[in-house]
Parts: sequence; C-alpha cells; structure tokens
Amino acid sequence: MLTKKEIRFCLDEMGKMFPNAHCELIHRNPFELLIAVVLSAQTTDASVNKVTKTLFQKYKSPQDYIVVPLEELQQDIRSIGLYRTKAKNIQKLCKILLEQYNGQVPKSLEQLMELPGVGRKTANVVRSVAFGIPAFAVDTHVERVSKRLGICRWKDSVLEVEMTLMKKVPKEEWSIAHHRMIFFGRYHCKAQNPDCLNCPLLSICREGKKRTKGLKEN
DNA sequence: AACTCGGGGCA
DNA sequence: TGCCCAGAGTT
Repeated sequence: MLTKKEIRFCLDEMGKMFPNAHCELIHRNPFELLIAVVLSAQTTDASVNKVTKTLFQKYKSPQDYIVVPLEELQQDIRSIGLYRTKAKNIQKLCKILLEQYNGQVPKSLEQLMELPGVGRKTANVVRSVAFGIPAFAVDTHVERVSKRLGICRWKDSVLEVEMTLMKKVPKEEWSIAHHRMIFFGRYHCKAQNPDCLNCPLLSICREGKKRTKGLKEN
C-alpha cells in the first residue's frame, strides 16, 4: 500500500500532467449542476454538455421540469444514454426539491442520495463542486487509478476506496485530488492499454511495474 | 455481487 | 458494425 508521501507525489505529478483539471460539466448554480451530474451517469461529460447547453435555456427551475410532459423532457435529452429513466428521475427529483426543500438543492449526503438518480458519486460531486464542501467522488476512473497505483486494495468496494482516499489525502485537497485522478484516469491511465512506459508514476505504481515487466529496453 | 438500463464515440 | 466507455437501482 502506498504511503501518504507517495500518494502526495502521485497527486503532484498528476497536477503537472493536467494543470487544468476541473469539473467539466456546465453549470451556473447548484440546481443546474445537480441536473448535469444526474444526466452524466454512464455518459461522458462532453455528451452531457451538448445537451445541457440548450436544456438550461429552456428549463431554469424545478417547476419548469415538472410542467412539461415526460415525453417532451425525454426528447429534449434524447442524445444521451439512459435518457428515458433519467428524464423520469429528474421530474421526480424536481418534485421532491419543491415539496421538501423549498425548491433548493439539499446539502447533506443523505438528503442528496435519497433523490432518484442520485447515488454516492453524484451526491459527492454536487457537494464538492456546487457547495465547496470537501468530498471525494469516486467514479470508475478514481477507483481504477487508486487500485492500480496501490492506494487501496484490488478487492475494495467503492465505499472502501473513498474512505481510504479521505484518510490518506488532506481534507483541503479532496476536491482537486479527485479531479486530477479523473483526468489522469481518463486521458493517461486508461482502462485499456495504459501507456505505463511513459508514466511519471511508474516507479511506484504497483500495476505499472507488473505490466512493464520484461518490456523495458536495456 | 451480479445484472440491467441505453446512448455516443471510435476502430 | 461491433466493442468499449460511463453509475444507479434492484434483486
């Protein structure tokens, strides 16, 4: 398992590789971010941004989403994966915001996770990005990178990965660390055929050493 | 823990 | 055209 110092080294190197790592979803307020993140499940941020660019001109508030027929909302987000269920969830979610939270987005993890279409990852992104609350959103990139590097164990659940990261990374850095790991995972430490030979983290990466064994010249 | 849901992007 | 990518919810 990597030490805190080794993890810091990793995060610093990721910062050099991706100095502009940040949340890529378009949003101007917590409500729009919540919608954007719910739409982003199992979908790339680029696809979501294509949809929200026009969506947010038409729908400004929770009321706007529930006064239209479900079919209309579904058509408006048709180009992303799982759009039928996502439209249903957004209407249910908007009703809950109006009925229970005076139309505002709640801030607690528990309240967010009770909303339909909002799981742990989505709730943590909203807390971190919209409200500036320290949170570690573990998506597939963060999970893969953590496991390959050796920050956590291969068999760890998503929750265990999150707990380990929160324990080993200073709280003030959770937000930037999670964005760096996402960029690192998406563009460099890819799921398929990662370029370990050209990775600045190879010297301490558990998986990288295994993968490059016998491949290195000399 | 395994399965389902359903698009876009890329080879 | 077929393979890979990205989470939540249900059993």
